[in-house]
Parts: sequence; structure tokens; C-alpha cells
Amino acid sequence: MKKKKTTIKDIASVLNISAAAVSKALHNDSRISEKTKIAVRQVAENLQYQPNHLASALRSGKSHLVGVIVPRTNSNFFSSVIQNIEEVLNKKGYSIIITQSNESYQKECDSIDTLLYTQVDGIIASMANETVDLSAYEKIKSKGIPLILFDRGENDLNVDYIGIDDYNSSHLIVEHLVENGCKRIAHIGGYKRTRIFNNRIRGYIDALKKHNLPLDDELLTESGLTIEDGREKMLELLSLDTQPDAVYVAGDYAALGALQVLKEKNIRIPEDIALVGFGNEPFTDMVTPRISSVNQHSAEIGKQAANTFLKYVGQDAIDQQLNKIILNANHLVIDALTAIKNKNYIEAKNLLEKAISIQPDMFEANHNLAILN
Amino acid sequence: MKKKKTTIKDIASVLNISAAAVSKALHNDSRISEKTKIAVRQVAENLQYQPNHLASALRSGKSHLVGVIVPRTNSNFFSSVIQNIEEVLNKKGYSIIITQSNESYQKECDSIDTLLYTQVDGIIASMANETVDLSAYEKIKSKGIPLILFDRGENDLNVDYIGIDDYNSSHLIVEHLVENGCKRIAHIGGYKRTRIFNNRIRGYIDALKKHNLPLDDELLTESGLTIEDGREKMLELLSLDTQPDAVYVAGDYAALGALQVLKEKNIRIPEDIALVGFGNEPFTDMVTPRISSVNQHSAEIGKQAANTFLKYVGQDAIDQQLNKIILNANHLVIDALTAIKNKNYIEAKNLLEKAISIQPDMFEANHNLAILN
DNA sequence: TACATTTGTTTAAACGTTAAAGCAAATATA
DNA sequence: TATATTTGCTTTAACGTTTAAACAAATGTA
Repeated sequence: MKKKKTTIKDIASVLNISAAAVSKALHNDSRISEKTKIAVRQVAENLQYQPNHLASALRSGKSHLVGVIVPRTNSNFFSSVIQNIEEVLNKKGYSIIITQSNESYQKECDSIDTLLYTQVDGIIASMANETVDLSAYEKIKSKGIPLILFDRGENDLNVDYIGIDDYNSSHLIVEHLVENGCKRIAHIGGYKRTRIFNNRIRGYIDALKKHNLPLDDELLTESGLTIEDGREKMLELLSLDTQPDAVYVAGDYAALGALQVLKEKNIRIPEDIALVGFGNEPFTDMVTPRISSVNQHSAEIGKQAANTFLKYVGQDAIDQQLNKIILNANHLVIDALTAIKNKNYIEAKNLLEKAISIQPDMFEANHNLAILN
Repeated sequence: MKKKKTTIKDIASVLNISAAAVSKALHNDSRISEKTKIAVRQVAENLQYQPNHLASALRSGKSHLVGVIVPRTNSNFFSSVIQNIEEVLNKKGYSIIITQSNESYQKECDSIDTLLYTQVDGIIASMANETVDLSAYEKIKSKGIPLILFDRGENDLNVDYIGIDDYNSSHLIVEHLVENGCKRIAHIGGYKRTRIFNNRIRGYIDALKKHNLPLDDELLTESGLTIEDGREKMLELLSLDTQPDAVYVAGDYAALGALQVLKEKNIRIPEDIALVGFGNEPFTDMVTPRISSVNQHSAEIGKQAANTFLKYVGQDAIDQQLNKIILNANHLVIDALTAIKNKNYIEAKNLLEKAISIQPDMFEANHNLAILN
């Protein structure tokens, strides 16, 4: 049977006081006597009172809900980001509403409408591959709701962005392959229209240039980076007149497809061809041989995204600017070294602590740069 | 700058009509003239009107939000269930709020409170391993909110449940191993206190009994089924005086751990020891050799769960009963065969169609029972 | 004693929407 | 022509909460 819910009025009438007094008692208002507070709490308990979020949110103008838009949840990267966003926000009394765009622009627009309709206090999003029209995101901004982008962002929106340094990571990977003697390095990349994939491609190209290696068009491909794409592109690379001696793949799933092909052809990894992926998928450690892969710092991205949102809470005139948090602590370490040189040890300590908090695995044995199998 | 939001009152004052008329126009009420509707829609567009869900939900008593509680989202099983719940519910105008319990009873209680506070119209949940105290779930029922459980359920709650037939699936796995000549079959199981794992254990034991195989206590273990648990239990099994010739693991992650150990020891799979998992994790297909694994029908579970919720929508006196939807269509096929014997072809056709809808892959070549490598 | 302050409460309005009831004008029915 | 019905709107109240303002009683200050 559908019971009608207890409201503060019910509590008020039991105690013969006003609803306002009950509301204040429940919020521990200093102007309510301890005696009344205890009585109210007791009656609330007895009647199984459950505050009505809709009413309080409507009245106060704060829903304490934050929308999260991701391309999908069943990738380890996104689910880890989400988990960390939730952890940080729950502590501050916020709940999150998760929506998946499935890489579809239409679905993304629908999600944004739903979230705005639900009166979320903010939106944290990673854009679909497809998305080029930014009007839906502009709509969020125009409502004065904080928008925080991560991983897949867009400079033109002029909002906060949290991600890793794709260009630099890509550059480092290629340099490391070069240092290990690779001379013909291929890149199975994502679509250039997505900024992060473009940056990885630029990092790849610039690193090749730096080491005077030929930039061969055949060695650079774009795709959706699915397992199947990885297989296909790897087969294409193997059919070239001169095969590559290293393949750097911009996504873990595609790297897995590439690995499958290499194993089927009995090509030794990394002796014949070295293979490197990019992402946070745990299966890269499960397959044999393991795929080396760049860590995307999902946990840290999630935490930073949540904290960036919290920064805006309580501000009534928000004025967002392009503000990139790039999770690469190298510059902090360099600053710390300078500080040490200048005998400014306290400063150095602070910088290093910050670096470790941003990139905890930076100082672990088996870090980012140990990328060869 | 934080813009103040447009409301129906703003539209009303522009057109010099009442707010109620605007509300009706936007809901396409038959008592509003076409002329007015067009004007209202036009002004709404111009003023970038966004309906306020909080207000309409408060007024109508329906939030059009459904809470989903899962132990975690970064398993393929749960994320696939969620995706399908969302797909079905979005079509009917519902959004979902996802919360993760991380297998913690405390977190689960918090989630339930948050969802009730948010005035969700229903809750779809899979219980944490830890959970034995059902009072938090009883609370949901006592509020008259439909509660639907999937995968990890509990009979005592007397609510709808959607899952696979763990007992029977387990039984079939063991029988199949027996048919393939295995004589000493071990089971790395989950904790017996979780009903589904208990059922898998029962299925295992009964199948052994049926085939007069010895039930050896050493061969049956319980754990949390993490990768590490799988490694540990596998090592224990290998250290036995007489090793098993087959290991059936109640979860895919633990199966992966077991596989790693077997590979490290150069034990051939399935020649020396056969290995079978249980779940929906895609990595079982990615590792070499592939791990055979029982399909948990995540997509179908998600759809059924959503549809079960929708069944209650609009009912104002809900009276939930224990109502199990077990996604195993075998009995339907048997009924269909009987119907064909009785020349009742229409009945047979209906039964088979239902069976296919419940378990689409049942009639595919490479179905559940092809579990050996 | 007279006034100021503090304490503990009430009253009233508001958040944005919807639903019921009411009502005048237009149209239909006899 | 008189009456019933339909059309197209308005008025009013309500959903459950919070908050500003008001106010009486108790306590403090001079």
C-alpha cells in the first residue's frame, strides 16, 4: 500500500509547534531550544520522516545534484573517473547523475537537456568523439551552471579542463622507443578532430622530427580505436613493403586488436615489433605479453574535476575561463630542483609534495616511462 | 554571470496570459487554442525557457528519477546492465541516478537514504556482498516505492527479482566437465552467505553427487573472488596431494587469477586442467588461452529490470510480491516441445518466441554449454 | 524601574509548477 | 429565441520546504 509521506507539518502538529520551527530544529538552528530539537528529532524518527529533496531544492535553488556525462561507463578509465568524482562530491553532500553519450552527439544533447531540466548544480563532462557543434555546451554556460570538462575537452568553450598532457606523453613514448633502438615507428591514432588524439599525433610527429626519423604517411593512421580498428590497421602495417619495428597505439582496445594480429602471425613482441598502448584498461596487464601503456591518471582526473566544481559552489556570479589542469608534474619537479639550488628547501618540499599528489606513480619504480615490454 | 532562469510566468507576462495557460499550452492541452500554443512555444524558445523539474516533480509527486544501486560500475556485467536499464527507461521519460556501494553495507545504506531523499520513483539494486541486514531495503518498501533486485537478491524481501538460474547453470557446467572426462572437479566459489554464490555451490555439489563423484572438502573454497583470491586458491589447489583435473571458478576475475597461476606453472589448459569462469567480462575472450565462461545475460537482465519497474508506474497502491524472473528459457523450450506433440502449434510458437526473447543466444551456435577450451 | 538585548518561536511569503474549479464568450441544439 | 454545450482562458490553491520579518517573553544592563 502506498503510504503518504510524513512531512515537517506532521511533526509540527504532533508537537504543537510551527513547521518553520521543525525545519530549523532539523537544521540545528541556534535559535531553537535544545529541548525542542530533541523532541523534533524523536518525533521525526518515530514517524520515519524523510526530508523531501524536491521541496528544499526548489526553495533553496540548490539541487545538490551534479551531472556527469561520459562517452561510456564500461571502460575502466571512465568508471574510475566517475568513482572518484562521486567519492569527493558525496563527502560534500552532492549526488551525481551519470549519463552515457555512447559517442553520439544526439544522445549527448539529450543528456544535457535532461540534466538541465533536473536542475543540476553543475556538469562534469567528457565529450563524444562525434561532437563538433558546441551549442549544447554553450547552453550550459549560458544558464550560469559550472561546466567542467575532462579528457575530451575543447578550448573554444573557455571552461575548466582536466586532462593529461597528451602531446608530451606521446612525445615521451616515441622518444623512449627511439632510445630503445626503434627506427621505424608507426602510430595507430584516433581521429584528428578530437583534440586529445590530435595532440598525440602532434607529439608523435614532433618526436620523430626531433630525432631525424622519416615521417612516413603510411605509418600514421586514424580510426575509432576499437579492437577491430586495431586489428585492421595492424594488418595494413604488416602488409607494407617495409614493416615498422614499433607500433604506438593511441588507445588500449585498439592496442589489444593489434596484439592479437601480431600473435596470430607469430611476430615476437617486442623483439620483432614493439607495441605500446595508451589508456587505463586493466587488461593490458592481463594479456601475454603485457601491453605497455601510458597511465591516464583516471583517479586523479576524477578528484580534480570534482574539486574544480566545488570551487564554484556558493559563488553566485560564476565567470568561467579556460583553465587547464594538466596532470603532468614534471614542471613542478624542475621548479623544485631550482628551489633546491637556491637553498629554498621549504619551497622545494611543497613543490614535490604537490607533484606527488598530482602524479603519485611518477616516483614509483615501474612508472610511465618503463613502456617497453 | 548567473542569469536568473526564465519561468512560465515570464512567458505568461510577455503574452499577457496566465501561467496556467502557458503550462497547459506546453503540455499540449486540448483546451488551449492552437494560436496560443504556437505563441507560447515561440516565446519559450526566444527566452530559452527550461522547465524546472524540481517544481513539476514536487507538484505532481513524480520525480521521473529511478535510483540504481550496484556494487561497482567498472565491471562489464554491471555497466552493461546499467546501460540497458537506462536505454529502456529514457524512452519512457525517466532518468537514472547511479550509485556504487563498493560492496560496503554502510555505503549501501547511505545510497538508499540519498535516493529516498531525492524522491526517486523507484529503485533497482544489486546487493553488496556484505549485506545481511535488510532493514535499509525494508525502508524502501515501507515508503511504497517499487524495489527491483537483480543478480544479488534476497528472497526474504519479497520483491521482484531478475537473475539467471545460478543453481542450474552451475549444475550444467559441472555436468559438461564430467561429460568431457573430468573426474576431480574443484570449485573456487564466492561466499556462501551471498545467495547466488550459495546456489552455484549447491549446483556444483548436486552435480557431483548425481555423477557419483567424490565431494572433497579440499576442492571447495570460498573467497571474495578477486584476481588475487583466484591466484591464492589456485595455488592451494595445486599444492594438494592429488590435483584437480578441472577448476570451475564462480567469477571471471578470480578465473583470471587462476589462469595466471596455471600459465606461470606451465600447466596446459584444458589438457592438464580445464578452467571455467562465470560472468560477463570481455577479458575472458582476450587472454590466451581464452577462459570459457558462463554468460550472465547482462543486457537482458537490465531490460527486464527496467520493464519490471515500469509495470508499477501509475499504480497508486503497489503491493510487491516475491516474483522471480529467472533468465533461463529451458523450461519454455520443453513446454514448446510438449505443445508440438499435442499439435498446439500456436502455443509452441509463442513459447519459443518468448524463450528467444529471454535468452537470445540460446539458439546460437556457440552458446552457454560450449564451455571447454 | 526603564530600556536594550537575547531567546525561542510564529507568520507569511516564496520557489515554479500543476490541477481543480470557475467563468465568460462562442457555438450548438431544440 | 432560449437553453445547453463547448471552447479558451483565469483564479486559486497546493506540493514541502526555507527564510525573512515580526514578535512576545525572558534576561541583561544602567
